[in-house]
Amino acid sequence: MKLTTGVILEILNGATPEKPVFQVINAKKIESSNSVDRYRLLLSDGEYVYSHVMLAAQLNKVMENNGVPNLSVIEATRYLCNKLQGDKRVIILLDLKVLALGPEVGERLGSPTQLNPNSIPTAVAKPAVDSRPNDQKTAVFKPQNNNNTAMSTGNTMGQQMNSLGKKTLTPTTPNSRVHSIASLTPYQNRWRIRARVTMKSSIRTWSNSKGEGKLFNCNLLDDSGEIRMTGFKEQVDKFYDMLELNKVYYISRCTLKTANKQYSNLNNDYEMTMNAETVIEPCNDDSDLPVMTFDFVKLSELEQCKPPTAVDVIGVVKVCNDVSSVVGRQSQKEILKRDLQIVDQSGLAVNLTLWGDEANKFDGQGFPIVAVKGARLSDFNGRSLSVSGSSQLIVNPETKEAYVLRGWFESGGRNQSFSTYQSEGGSGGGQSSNWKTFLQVKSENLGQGEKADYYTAKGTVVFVKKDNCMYQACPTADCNKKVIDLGNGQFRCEKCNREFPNHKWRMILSCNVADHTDNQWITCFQDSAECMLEMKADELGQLRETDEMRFDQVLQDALFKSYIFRMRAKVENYNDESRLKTVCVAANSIDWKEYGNQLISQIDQLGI
DNA sequence: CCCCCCCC
Repeated sequence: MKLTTGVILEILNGATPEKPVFQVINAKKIESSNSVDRYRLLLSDGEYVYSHVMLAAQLNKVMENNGVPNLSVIEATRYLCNKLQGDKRVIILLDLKVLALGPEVGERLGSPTQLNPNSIPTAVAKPAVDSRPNDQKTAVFKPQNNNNTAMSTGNTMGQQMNSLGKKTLTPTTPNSRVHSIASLTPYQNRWRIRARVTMKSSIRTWSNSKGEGKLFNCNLLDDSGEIRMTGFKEQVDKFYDMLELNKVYYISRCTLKTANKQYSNLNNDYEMTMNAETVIEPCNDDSDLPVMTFDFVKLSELEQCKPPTAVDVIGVVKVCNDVSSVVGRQSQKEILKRDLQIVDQSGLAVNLTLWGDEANKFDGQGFPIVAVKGARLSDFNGRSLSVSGSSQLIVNPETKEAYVLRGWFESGGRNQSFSTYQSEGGSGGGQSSNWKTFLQVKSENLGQGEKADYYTAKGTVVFVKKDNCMYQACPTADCNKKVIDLGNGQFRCEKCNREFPNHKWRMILSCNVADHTDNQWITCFQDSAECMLEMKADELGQLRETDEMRFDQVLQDALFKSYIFRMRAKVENYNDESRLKTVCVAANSIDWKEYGNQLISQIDQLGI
C-alpha cells in the first residue's frame, strides 16, 4: 500500500495528478450552526502531513459510519484545491476510495513532517506526474469494464481540476434562480432545477395500437426530493447520451404531469416529460448535491424482507448463466433474460435475474460485483431478485462495500459453500416459508381468512390415529375415490362407474404433532403419511391385512420423530361449528444445518 | 406517447 509521496506539495502548487493515495492521520468533525457539518482531515502523503483538508459534505455519511477510521489509506478519486484569502490553500476531497482501513494499516506510513499552511514551498518535489493530454484524463474516472456506468461520479473532474479555484457558475442564464424539485408543480412553467441523475434506464421501444416509438427514463435528485423524467423519441436522441448516471444537470422546460403511482416508486406526486423546449445543461459544481445512496440488505437478511418489495443489494456474481428467452404471460412478447447467482459474506447465494438488453449485454467474466438499487424481491424459490424497470444495476461499483466484498471473495469467500433459499422448509412452492409455532398458529388466527394460510413449523409426532388411516381406492391413476368391496373380488368405483379386480391403498393419517409451545392435529395424505411411516401405502395395506402386529409397530415407530412440516390451515364450518383444519402438505426430515440457520435468522429478527 | 417487472 504505497502513498503517492510528495503529492500534497504538487497539488498545493496547482498540479492535478490522478488518484493520489493518502493516509488519513486524523479526522475532525467541524460542527456548523448555520450550515451542514463538515469533516476536516489531517492528510499524509508519506512526506508531508497537511491539515487544510476538507471533505465534501456528501461524504459525511461515510465518516459517520466510521468508513474511514484514522490511519486508513485512501485514494482521492476526485478532489480540488482552492485558494482562499491570504493565499491559503485548502484541498477538498470530493470522492474517495478506501484502499485499506486504518486498523489494517495500524501505523503511520513513512515519516511525514507537518507542512505549514502559511508557507508552502513552491518547489515541487517531483516532476509533473501526469503528462497525458486532458482528454485522456477525464476518461480515467469511468469505472473499469462497465458500460452500465458507475456510481462513482466524476464527470466534473476534468473541468473542475483545470479551473482550480475559479469555479464557473451556471453555464448559461447564470442569474435565473434554481428551483427545488419538491417545489415543482404542473401549474408553473418558468422553473429550473439542478439535480443529480440517480437512475437511468436503457432505451426501450414500444409498439401498440396508438403507435410506436422509443423512450427512456431517469430519476433526478436534489436536496429537496426526487422526480422521474421521461424522454421520448427525439428527446432520446437529443439527451440520452448526455445524461449520465450520478452526474448533475440544470434542467428546465419539461412538461409536468401527475405521476401514476402505479408505475413509480418515487416520492413525488408529479413526474416530468421532456419536450421540444427542454433545456439540459451539465453542471460541473456538484459537490453539494446529495448522491445516490444505498441501503444494502445482506443476502441473509432477505429472509426477513416480505416479498414483493424493492431492496438494495450488492454481491459477487458467482454464476452467470447464458441468456435465454421467455414469452411474457400477458404481453405474449419474447423477453430476454439472464439468471445470475450472487453471493455475499453472509453465506447466502441468491438468484438475480436481468432482463432485456441488460441481460444480453451483461458480461459475467471474472466474478464481477453487482450492486442493484431497488432490486425486486420475490418469494420464488424462497427468495429471488430481479432487476426491474425501476431498478438501477451497477457493475463493479467503486464503493467501500464493493471493495470489502472483493477482498472477502478473493481471500477465500469464493471457495466457501453457500446456502440458498430454495430448499428451505422443503416444499416452498413459490410461498415464503412463514415459520410459525403452533401457539402462533392459534394466537395469530391462521386460516381465518378467505384463503388458506400456509406455514412451516418444526414439530414432533406425538400421536397417530390408527383407525381409518387408510382406505381402498380406485386403481385408476388419477382417481383416488374410495371403492366399494363387492365381496366377489371386484371393487366398484362410483366415480369411474366401473368395477376393478384390484384396488390401491390410500392414506389419510390423522396425527397430533407438538412443538415447545403447543400441539396441533393435522391430516396427512398419501405422500406425507408414507414419509412419516417410512413405508409405501400399498405395502402398509398388505401388512394391515396380513400382519396386524407389524402394522401396529409401523404406526408405533412413527411416534416421537420430528419433521419440518409444511401446513395448509383453513377454518372449516359445518353444523354451526367451526374448527381449524390443518393439512400437512409435506413432512420433511430436518436438515439441521439449515434449521440452525433458520433459528439464527429468527433470533436476528428479534433484534436483541 | 410508456412501464404495470415479465419466465420458472
